[in-house]
Amino acid sequence: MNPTQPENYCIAGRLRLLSRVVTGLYNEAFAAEGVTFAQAGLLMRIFARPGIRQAALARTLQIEKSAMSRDVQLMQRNGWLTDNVKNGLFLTEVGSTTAKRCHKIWKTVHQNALDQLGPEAVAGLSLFSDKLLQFQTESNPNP
Amino acid sequence: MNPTQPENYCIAGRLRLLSRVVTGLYNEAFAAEGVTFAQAGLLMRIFARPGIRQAALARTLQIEKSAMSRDVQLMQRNGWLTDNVKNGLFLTEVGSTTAKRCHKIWKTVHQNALDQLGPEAVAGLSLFSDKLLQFQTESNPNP
DNA sequence: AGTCTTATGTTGCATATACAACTCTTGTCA
DNA sequence: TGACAAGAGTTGTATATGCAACATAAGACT
Repeated sequence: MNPTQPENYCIAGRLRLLSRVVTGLYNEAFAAEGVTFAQAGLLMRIFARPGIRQAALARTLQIEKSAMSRDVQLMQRNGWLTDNVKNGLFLTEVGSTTAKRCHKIWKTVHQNALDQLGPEAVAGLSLFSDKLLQFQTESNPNP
Repeated sequence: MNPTQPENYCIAGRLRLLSRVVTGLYNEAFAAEGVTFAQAGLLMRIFARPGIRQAALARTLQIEKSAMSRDVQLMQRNGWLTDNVKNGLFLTEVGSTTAKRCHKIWKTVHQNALDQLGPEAVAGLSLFSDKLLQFQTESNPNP
């Protein structure tokens, strides 16, 4: 793996930059559906687990519950889902259709990304990701 | 490096999650100075290159110029810098002091991060980062 | 059932971003 | 030097987030 010498860039800065760049790329891909990547991601997750609650999504994605609340409200205003504390989130017809289309787009974009980046780069991200999230789990065993 | 099998997580989603998590950790560290990580980063960069212009920062950080404009305005309101198209950005006394303190904090946090994550994880991020940014440069040779 | 605790969701307020449209410099070239 | 092209910065509008404070709903235990 040829460890580069004492890494001198800022980890947070770099991650934020990468996140901006990649978000931009994915947003472009989803623009045709009139959704952002963040929204597409939620649509696909709710599609995969109808009835999931905001809190569960927030935990999985490590997004603040208030942020999730607002994302959901926006998607509800757009007519993509119904929300209900008791039963959880369900996609409407429109939301469901959009989710399916998003998944197609995602598959293409994802495959593209894998091809362009190559397995090593992707494995590199996995390594970093696993380590960071593992560390985080350790610090917070039963939150 | 033991390449994990066909990575099945979403690259954009993962990067965004990591970015949220790490931003949170760094924000905590800088909270004592009353700045966010994003602001601390700008302070440190302007400290290192007095007179740099918004546009240059925006290019380096790959942030939209309008976003940069607003970040700068906020920091100006906070009394940390002066802005001027002709001469660029300069820290005030207060800004300069804060920048120095932020740098101390950053060094500590960064070292901590390196220790906790370990060289492999960090190298993994570098690998990913280099590949992504390189690809991006190729697509856009002389923007 | 009634109460107490905990989890869930919302709202107010603030930052960090993006895109588009606009203004204002700056520089260049005839 | 005057007109025009390019670059820099702003503003309007919108999304994505976070923290704190609050409201509310769910569950558990008596």
